[in-house]
Amino acid sequence: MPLKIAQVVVGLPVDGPFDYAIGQEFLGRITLGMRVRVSFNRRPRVGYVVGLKEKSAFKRLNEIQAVLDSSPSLDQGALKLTKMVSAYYGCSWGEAIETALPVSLRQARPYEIPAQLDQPGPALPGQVTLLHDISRHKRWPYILDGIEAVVKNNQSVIFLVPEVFLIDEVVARLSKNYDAGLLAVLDKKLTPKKEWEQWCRIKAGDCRIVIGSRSAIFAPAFHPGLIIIYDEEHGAYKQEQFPHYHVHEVARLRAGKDQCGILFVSSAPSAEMWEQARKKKWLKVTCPSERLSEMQIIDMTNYNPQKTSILSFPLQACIQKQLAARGKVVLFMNRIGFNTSTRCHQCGLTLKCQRCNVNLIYRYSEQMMVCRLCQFKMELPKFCPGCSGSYLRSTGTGIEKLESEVVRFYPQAKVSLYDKETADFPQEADIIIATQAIFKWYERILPAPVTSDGEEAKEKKAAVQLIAVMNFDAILNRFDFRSAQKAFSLLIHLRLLAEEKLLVQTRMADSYCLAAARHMDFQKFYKQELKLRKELRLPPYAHLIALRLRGPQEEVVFEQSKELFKKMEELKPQDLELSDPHPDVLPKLRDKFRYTIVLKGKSVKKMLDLAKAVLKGLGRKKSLIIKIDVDP
DNA sequence: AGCACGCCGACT
DNA sequence: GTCGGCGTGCTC
Repeated sequence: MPLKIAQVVVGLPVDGPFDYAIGQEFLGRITLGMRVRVSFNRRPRVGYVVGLKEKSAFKRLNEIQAVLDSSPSLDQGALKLTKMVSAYYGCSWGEAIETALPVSLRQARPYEIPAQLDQPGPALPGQVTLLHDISRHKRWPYILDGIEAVVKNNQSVIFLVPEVFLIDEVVARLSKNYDAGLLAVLDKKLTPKKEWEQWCRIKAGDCRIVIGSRSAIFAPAFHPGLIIIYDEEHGAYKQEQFPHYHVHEVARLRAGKDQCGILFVSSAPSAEMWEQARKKKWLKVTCPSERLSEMQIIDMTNYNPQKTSILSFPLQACIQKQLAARGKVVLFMNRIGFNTSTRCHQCGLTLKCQRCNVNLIYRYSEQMMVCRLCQFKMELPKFCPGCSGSYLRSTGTGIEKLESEVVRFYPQAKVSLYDKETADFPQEADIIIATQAIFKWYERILPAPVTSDGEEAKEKKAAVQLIAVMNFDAILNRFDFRSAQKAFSLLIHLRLLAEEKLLVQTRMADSYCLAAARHMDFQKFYKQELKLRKELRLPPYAHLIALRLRGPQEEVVFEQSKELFKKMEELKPQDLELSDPHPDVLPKLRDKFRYTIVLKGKSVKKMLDLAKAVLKGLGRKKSLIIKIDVDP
């Protein structure tokens, strides 16, 4: 006798599951993991069947309106994984399911879901490995061996990369060894239709290697044997939108469930990764770099009288030398625009974005004032909007001003800008002024390995001899407890990219971050970094949960934060730490004021339970949104 | 999230 | 009088 009640969850921030009656026409046709159309709160919605039972405690049940899947969109494993994700990150099961599915399946339209193959054969023993490859070349044989073992055992690999442009690199490598029919590519940049096609191929069990960005961690891969997380320290592995999941955690949950191995690959691992690998005795493979460029630290405090230029004398000397030798130079700077601040010298007013309250940047290329956070643009006003005086002065250096200065210094050189809007790598340039966006070309301009087989060396078109970091201090001083780690990682990457020399201009020349990078002393860096993390009880020695409040009126947001804080304090156990409510790193963004409360403790579950209990009791306030961010 | 229900202020 | 603002509670 088929069961008559379906337990259904929906992609809304509501706990479930909810019971629905299965009408005569669907009896026996509905199985776990299928999508159905239901009426939820008088509105049509996609529901996901997470359970079946005989009787419900509710008297009046709505009926399932339609069955949308020919066979389940979610298998047992996917249901279990999404359940675990929802429990860890404090979202509903339905929300977790919707992050795991391709966008087309979130619509209440029927789809022909390919039936899944059975998963025969014994699994390879899964193990966790940290591949610390400083060379960036030696990782590949190791990765390919790992993949081959898994594919040979008729299991599949999920290969994750932090940014979409790396997908092509990986596909190019793997295409040499594997038929295109065995590869699938999943990234959130695909059109819904393309995404759906790839997802179907994977779901049908045709592919053995799935290559993709963050969300591909949820891919319905056939009998997964290995999850590769390439450049594991990259921030893009954390989702910025709710639910704020991190690929590391989801991979661990998934691997724990499937007996699947994980291979973390990095040239400069995150501090959390380093410590965990040691503590949990993961296999750690280190590949030293066989070539190493010089690294020079320029202490800018020594050039105090030299206020005339952002280019220090030693940097000028290095550039001259490269120009003479026809070498290529990259000046690395993370600030767009020409000027970064415009101020009235009569009344002191600084031009700010009305919506985000940050300084407007003057962009020479557009002849406009722009906001770096939202889409706001305006003409440079002729008179001060505060006092109508004509004493507006722009200061601060962005890449465009740096460019004009470099052009003035080296009229004979070909100078090009490279930022995220630039289409092609400026092959012909002598000096390239670049933002982070240059990493898009990382693999292609990386110096060839010393022991190259000749063939690979020919592919490298443009190597860079000299790289200079112009604004290192701004990178190191960012308000983020991982800033040192991120700065260290950046230095390592740039150093590997520079064929001859990496030069860093700084007023913080005694930073352990710089010293460790200069000596390529990873042990020293992580020892110091982890010591600080331990003293401050930060990850990996504790977990954080951020409660983020945002709304259009600052007073309301602040008052509500204080209210939330008060209730939290009353209920919180001794072993949890609670921060005062404070304005976010971006206190105002797109007309919304933002406040944060941070919980610190050993157990995520304990903190999450507390946060959820308090939020439930708090009730909702008009136009105020509160979101939970686990492991921010 | 969305939406209905219900309670108070200022308007044809 | 009542239109509509928004706090509150609910969704099987």
